[in-house]
Amino acid sequence: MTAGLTIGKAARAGGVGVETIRFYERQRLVAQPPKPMGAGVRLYPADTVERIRFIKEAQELGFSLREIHELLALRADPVADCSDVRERATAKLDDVRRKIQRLQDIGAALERLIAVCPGSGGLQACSIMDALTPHPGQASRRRRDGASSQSNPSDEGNAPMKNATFKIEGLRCDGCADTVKGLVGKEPGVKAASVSFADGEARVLYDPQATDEERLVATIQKPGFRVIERR
Amino acid sequence: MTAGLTIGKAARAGGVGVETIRFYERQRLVAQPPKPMGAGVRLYPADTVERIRFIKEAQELGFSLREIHELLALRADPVADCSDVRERATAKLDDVRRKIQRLQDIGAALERLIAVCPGSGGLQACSIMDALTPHPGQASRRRRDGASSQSNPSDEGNAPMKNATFKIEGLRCDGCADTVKGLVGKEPGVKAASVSFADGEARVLYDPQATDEERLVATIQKPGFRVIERR
DNA sequence: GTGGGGTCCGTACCTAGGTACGGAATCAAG
DNA sequence: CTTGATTCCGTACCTAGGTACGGACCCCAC
Repeated sequence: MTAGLTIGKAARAGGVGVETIRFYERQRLVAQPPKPMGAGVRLYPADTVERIRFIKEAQELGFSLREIHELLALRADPVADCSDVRERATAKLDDVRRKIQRLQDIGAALERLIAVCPGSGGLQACSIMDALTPHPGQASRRRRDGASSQSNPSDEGNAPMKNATFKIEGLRCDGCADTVKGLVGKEPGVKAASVSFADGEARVLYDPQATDEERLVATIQKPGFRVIERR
Repeated sequence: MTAGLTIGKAARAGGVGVETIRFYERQRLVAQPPKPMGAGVRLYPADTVERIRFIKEAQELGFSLREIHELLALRADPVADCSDVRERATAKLDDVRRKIQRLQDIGAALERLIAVCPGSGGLQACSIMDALTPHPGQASRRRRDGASSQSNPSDEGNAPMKNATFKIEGLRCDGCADTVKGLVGKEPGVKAASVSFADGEARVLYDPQATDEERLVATIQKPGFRVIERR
């Protein structure tokens, strides 16, 4: 019958550091055992090690220490019901799903920006920087346009987007490039577009279910520019 | 020609609080403008408001202030290349994808636990608590078994799992319940199982592509227990 | 009995991204 | 000229989850 472990051994048994146990004691996640009479060091019962492992296990599932505190209280409660635990797990699952959604929105926004970025050349041609830089006259629509909750519902799921690059003749200035960008960007099915005067090309990210290259080329050529190469 | 805005107006224009601007100044994300000669308050140029908006925009995409600092430096760098920006965006996208993966693993683990939880009754019957509580004899395999990187590859994607509950006759003790749990849990296609002696039932989460109810019932009945109800 | 390592305890520090407080000065309106 | 709102500036505080330091003890082996 072992009386217990010293803090160092308990820490190793629980897979944490000594300081972490002391921290958990301060947080009242584990009890600080009394020193056995006459002894100078505290002895931790197996129960403490078990609690530490419980904590680490719950952390893996995304629970915060505060939530774990509740779970531990529940565990010690003789009238606690399984539904209490289930409820907390469900709430945490919702929480996790919300975080995933948010990250997926961010990821989709980044993907779109990367897809249309020329990938070389000066920053004035960079569509990523362009998207980040506020432009006069479109102030304060940032929140709607940004990363979160992409407005276009066809963007949900992960519709397989296609990326096309067109070499264009006839661009005379950055203004022309902007014109083309605006036109193409307004086409149905187009998720993002960038047009570089310097490179003389347009990069378009679009949904092949909703439009096609022909239509995009037609849109570009309508005002009189010429598409001389497609990639 | 406006000389600039006071800090309060600049804050409103940028969609942040006054204290946030001061904080950004301390972080050297925006410059602190000099006080015009003889004046007691500083006047912020439109440029500062633009930087603040840039910061907020980039934050929406998941960039940290440290990373934003780099992006801003890049923006001011005359020889900076679009590929520098693209590289950072790609790295951030990888980062976001890793976080999504981790959360999806956690979510899948929570789903599995919730699916097999009886949802009522004492905690000794609760499979969630059970999963969190370390059991003697299985020490230190926590990291493999926990939430992260679920071993079974058929768990990837999101195969539509089915959940079934069986009322069982013939369970004489918790040991019987454990036996059934072990048997069912080892069946191919079974993602999780819990058996409660108290409730006289088993809950199983399984992949309907890999197995079916008949097979599960057969497994339970093989040692002599009787399935008297299915849900 | 004397090392050397472990423990005890309080306290400070860390990251990230801000928020809050408080006294003094300044500014704008009436 | 007064009043109320801002601004200025330094400093402290907040969440979350620990990590680190330092001096004093204590325990075990040789």
